[in-house]
Amino acid sequence: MTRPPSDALLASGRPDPLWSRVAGSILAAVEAGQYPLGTRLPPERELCEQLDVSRVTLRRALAHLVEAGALTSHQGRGWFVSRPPRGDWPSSLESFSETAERLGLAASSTVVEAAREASSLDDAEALGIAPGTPVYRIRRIRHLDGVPTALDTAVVPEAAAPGLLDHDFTRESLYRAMQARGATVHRAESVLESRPADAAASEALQLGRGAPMLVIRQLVHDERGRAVLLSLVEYAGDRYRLRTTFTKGG
Amino acid sequence: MTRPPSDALLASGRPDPLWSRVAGSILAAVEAGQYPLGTRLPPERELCEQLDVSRVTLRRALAHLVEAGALTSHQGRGWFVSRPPRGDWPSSLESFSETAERLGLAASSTVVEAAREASSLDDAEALGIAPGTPVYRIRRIRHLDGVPTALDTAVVPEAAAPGLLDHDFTRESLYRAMQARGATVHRAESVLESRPADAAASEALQLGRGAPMLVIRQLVHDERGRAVLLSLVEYAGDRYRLRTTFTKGG
DNA sequence: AAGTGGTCTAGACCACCCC
DNA sequence: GGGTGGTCTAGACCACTTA
Repeated sequence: MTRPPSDALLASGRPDPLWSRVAGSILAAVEAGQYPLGTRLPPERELCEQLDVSRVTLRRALAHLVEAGALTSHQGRGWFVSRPPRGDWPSSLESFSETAERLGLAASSTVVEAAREASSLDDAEALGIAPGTPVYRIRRIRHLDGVPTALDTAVVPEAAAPGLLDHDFTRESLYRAMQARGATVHRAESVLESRPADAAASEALQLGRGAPMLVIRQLVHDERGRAVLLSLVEYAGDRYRLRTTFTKGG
Repeated sequence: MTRPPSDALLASGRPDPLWSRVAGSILAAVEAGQYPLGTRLPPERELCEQLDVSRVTLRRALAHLVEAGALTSHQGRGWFVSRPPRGDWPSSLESFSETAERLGLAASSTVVEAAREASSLDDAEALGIAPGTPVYRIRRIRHLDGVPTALDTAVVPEAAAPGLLDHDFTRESLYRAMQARGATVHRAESVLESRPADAAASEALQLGRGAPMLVIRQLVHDERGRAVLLSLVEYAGDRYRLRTTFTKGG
């Protein structure tokens, strides 16, 4: 062994795994222009020497960067930089607050409901918990510069983020609050559809009945695969667009 | 080495990597009820012996099952069955033909337009080419079991996939045709919105005027970051849902 | 203290690509 | 043939959990 991993951990003072720091180094080099778009990276075995890690660790870092859309591999040819330097597009779905920031608008929320209750049969089945298990239900109207734009309903198992209701969702992001309570957000199975506004939505958002709405339903999991959030967001069709980037076959 | 991997590959006749087959074995055992929901799996080192693989390979299989939502790990405690995965979730946006296959419906297309023309100012700007550069414009009505479901407009620079119009888009997938002509599909910047049907869409899809439509606009790049396709798909809101998985922050 | 997952290493062999 | 990524192994040490 050329270098005990514990040395690096102590030296850097960071708790991140080695492969994660390696991924960061490579990404930094790409973004610094050392490897321009479309060019080939040095061979894996060479990168191992440069970065002083084993090939397994290096490949774990590279796999992470593929996931992030920054690199592509071609068997027998090499690793290539695939991401254009434009940082304008989110790699996952752009959140409401991120969108507001990008557009230079003020995001705010009106909390319509914030309660702890027994989970319904439907919610329990979706979340993979026993019916009746305590959940938090949070319903908000979301505004852009004061204009009501979306109706947002969230259901979170109490066990996933105990004490969640202590947060003030008028200003604070739900994701950030969940993160603070120990529920990390990782993967979201999502269904998108378009349908006419129903009575509740048209009243909350001051829309005509039957106006087109963009509806996104998500089951969000943490890094361990546990379902931590069931989310339904109904956007006024003429007031919002969702932006995202799909990779491979999108 | 206790067992050369090539033996297993030859014996099984399958090209799948070992870790993938290991993941399949474990999933099969879970689904067969050998490890009910919430129970603990045998320790990793024990599973290694049972399945006759190294720990690295086993952990790759387990990581895959976490990603699929079937398992959860707790450091120091063990691996637990978290939820039998219901249905397949696409890692990127599910394509029209994939959706049809999942639902057991027949996908077909009517080609409304397939032409080579000079690019418009708008299209040229989006694709990053000079206005007037030759492009292919392909417009299709897409059906599920004969029901018109979406209006699909695609613009492809001729240079990205020369000879593209020789394909028959009544049956063949656009992506596959582009792949065959040398345009690999990699990343798609996407905007989703909901809006009322306009005259063209309501006629093509036999919808009432103003009926909600789900609209997705995509700028698709290849692995080198070159724009290869500008796509606009308008779905009848009451006939289609988009499914996908977002990672991190969705 | 023992058991368990989390990370990392060094080395090997294979399949594919290009000269 | 030589270089490159793709896969797999055996063994080691660490951190966390449980008792």
